[in-house]
Amino acid sequence: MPAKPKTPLSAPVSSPDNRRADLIRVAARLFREKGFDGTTIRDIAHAVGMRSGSPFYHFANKHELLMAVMEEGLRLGLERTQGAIDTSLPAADRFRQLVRTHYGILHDTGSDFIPVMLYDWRSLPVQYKRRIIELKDRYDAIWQRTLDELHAQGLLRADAKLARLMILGAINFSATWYRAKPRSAKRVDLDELAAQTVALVLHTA
Amino acid sequence: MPAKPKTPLSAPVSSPDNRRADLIRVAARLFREKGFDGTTIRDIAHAVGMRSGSPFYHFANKHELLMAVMEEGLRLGLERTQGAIDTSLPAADRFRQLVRTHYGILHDTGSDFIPVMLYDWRSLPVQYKRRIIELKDRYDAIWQRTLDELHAQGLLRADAKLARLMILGAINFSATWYRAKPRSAKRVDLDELAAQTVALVLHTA
DNA sequence: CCTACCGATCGGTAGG
DNA sequence: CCTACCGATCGGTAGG
Repeated sequence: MPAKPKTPLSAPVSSPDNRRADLIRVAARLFREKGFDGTTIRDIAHAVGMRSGSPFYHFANKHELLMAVMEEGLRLGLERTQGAIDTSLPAADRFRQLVRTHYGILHDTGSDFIPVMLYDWRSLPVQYKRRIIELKDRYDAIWQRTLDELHAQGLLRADAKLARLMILGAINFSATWYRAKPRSAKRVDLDELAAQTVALVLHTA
Repeated sequence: MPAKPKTPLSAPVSSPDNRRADLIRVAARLFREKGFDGTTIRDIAHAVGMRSGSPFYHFANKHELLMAVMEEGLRLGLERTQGAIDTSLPAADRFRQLVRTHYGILHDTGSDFIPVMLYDWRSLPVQYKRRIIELKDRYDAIWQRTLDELHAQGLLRADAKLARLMILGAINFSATWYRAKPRSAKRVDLDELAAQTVALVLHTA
């Protein structure tokens, strides 16, 4: 029997919008840890201090919450990526920025949205997929422009479209093995990881 | 009300071992399609012509079936890989064989075991993980030997251990986007995909 | 957003 | 390996 939430006298700590955002953020963390099917609405509700039925005040059903998580991930990812690349720089430099930013999107604190998209994609009903694919296509297009240039410059030796799938695949897969918060001094940080990724695929002299 | 299975008069079509193997194979396909949590024991049972409770005659619980799927995948993968590499060849050629074989392990008909391991890893209880990790380490070691050589020869420009994680990541991630059975003539086959992967990372003159 | 609840599903079991 | 079943869980809802 949890304490009744106090009615705020002024400056509400939690507006409806905040509560919705709370649910998305907490759902992302739990979905990433235990999977969409492995996480119950009760888990999510209790993690934000609600009772079991209350999330349905904000989301029509569990799948819409999943979609909101993925949508938020792509929205944030697009924003971060567009803010990170300097279009005045050569393609090779922009490539470094793309790679480094994508590692951040996967591994920075609170960045659970994109991993959920990657690993619970098949749990999303088809009718919801359209919207997410549309956003994902925009993200891919940013990468593709730079990769096309690199290919034209001879710095990328594979077909540029396949290169995009393979390079993003290599980075995305780090979600399964990379752990931040280094315990041993040996652990690579994201800067080093990005540099190694660039070194692996870029055919500089 | 399904037909009673007929008792074979001779040459049993389904020995207990066959039925067990049937369950593993069908479970792999369903787990890959719908996920571990999204697949019910009833789904699996019915797909092999059993009633809902019968799989528990072969497996103590659902998780042991999941482990059996992963174990079978690694057993087959190790077998195929060891049969595919020609140790008398230069490292670059063995690398091509490794890459091509791994694509086959992911995408050949009936090869659902390893994708299940990759995408339902977090559904496997910790106590079962040890055994699978042991097999996976053996698989990784085969790759690492060749990658270490390539690195020493200057053909691989990243740290060899990270290169292994990134290259296998790039290939593994194809499980999310590659579809066999080409509809359009444009679709790359696994040979082409392997060639492109090698081209992407190998720094040949 | 809470209380109280429902219907369906699911992993697993007893006994044969 | 089947029949018959159970207990628990879970997504979702009505009414406030």
